Amino acid sequence: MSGGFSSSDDEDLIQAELDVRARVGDLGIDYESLGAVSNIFRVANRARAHLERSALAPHDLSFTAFTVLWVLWIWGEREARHLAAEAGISKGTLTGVMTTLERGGLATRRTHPVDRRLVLMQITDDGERTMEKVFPLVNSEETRLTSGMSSKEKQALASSLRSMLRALENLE
Amino acid sequence: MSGGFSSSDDEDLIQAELDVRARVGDLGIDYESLGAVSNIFRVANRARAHLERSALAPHDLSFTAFTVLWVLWIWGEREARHLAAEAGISKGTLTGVMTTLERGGLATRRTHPVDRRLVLMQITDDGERTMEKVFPLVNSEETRLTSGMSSKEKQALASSLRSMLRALENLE
DNA sequence: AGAGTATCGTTCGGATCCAAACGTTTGCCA
DNA sequence: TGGCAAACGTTTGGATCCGAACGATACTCT
Repeated sequence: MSGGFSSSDDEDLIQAELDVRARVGDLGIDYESLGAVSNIFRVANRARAHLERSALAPHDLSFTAFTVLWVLWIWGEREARHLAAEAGISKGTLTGVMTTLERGGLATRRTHPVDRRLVLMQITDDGERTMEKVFPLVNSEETRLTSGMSSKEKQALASSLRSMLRALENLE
Repeated sequence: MSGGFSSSDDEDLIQAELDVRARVGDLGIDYESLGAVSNIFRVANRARAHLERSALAPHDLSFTAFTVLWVLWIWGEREARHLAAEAGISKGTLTGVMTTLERGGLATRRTHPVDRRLVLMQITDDGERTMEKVFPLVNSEETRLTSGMSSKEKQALASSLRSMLRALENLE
């Protein structure tokens, strides 16, 4: 298969851009932004798959379940709506993920003692032990993913990502 | 809710890192890589949701359907396995997405004339017209997402992302 | 106190995700 | 030629996604 945007190879990427220009050259396209944003999706998609395969699946955790557990582990008990927002998922999805985590004994939920609308989510002892095992594995994979970058480059990357998060916040 | 990694605010992010250190300080964590990778997931997740809401949903397209159509639009007819790989999804998922696209009249599939195992996927005229309308909308949102960055910063971002794609390829 | 509004988490319907199993087709080798 | 292995896309079962609807709770105002 001829190259495409999915390649990390510079020549392939240049060819991919030529392909795109050939197709949509007259539509006034911002190729720089296209490349940047689409590659963020690509990296995220692949990195996620890799983390799931290498660190999470052996512990029966999906990426999302891991993210939810992470928030509970670091910041403790949380209302469902806040947990969902922090994990970047809808409340409906959190319901499903929490059901899975509860079934695996890694997290529990209880009704708020004063406001009966609210549900409080909490990590279990088993959940904590799992995070103590899994998180270092995840982090070492994160280190491998950034191994080709200098510290200065990582900082520049972090700055660009923050810029984009700010742009996303200003759109809402 | 107290800050968290989901914030673009520098002070919040520093506080989040302190929270993490307080929790896992003795596990030898690479905080730089943690921040970089987790923020890529965050940006990707939010940007995806934003694109779906602002440009794709009005045309009844999910992000994945858009990605599949994009590949067919730029590079033309493709075997299913290659299309799935380029779109970053499994063959099983592609089957479902193609069913949706076929139902909407935006793409079709046919059996390969020589190798009957293969299925060839193709965009329709309607699909092309939809892409001509939708893609400039998507691209202008991409421009907005990168509006806080200089051209030099975008290039540095692209370089970092390629480095990570290379790292991901070397893991497989 | 009661009605109306707002908020919560869950449910629902439909779509996207995966890996594994499956039925069909192709290629290889004795 | 026939048997076996490999490859393909679809199906399957289970999970994650969404937004909207829903039932329960809390708040506000008359």
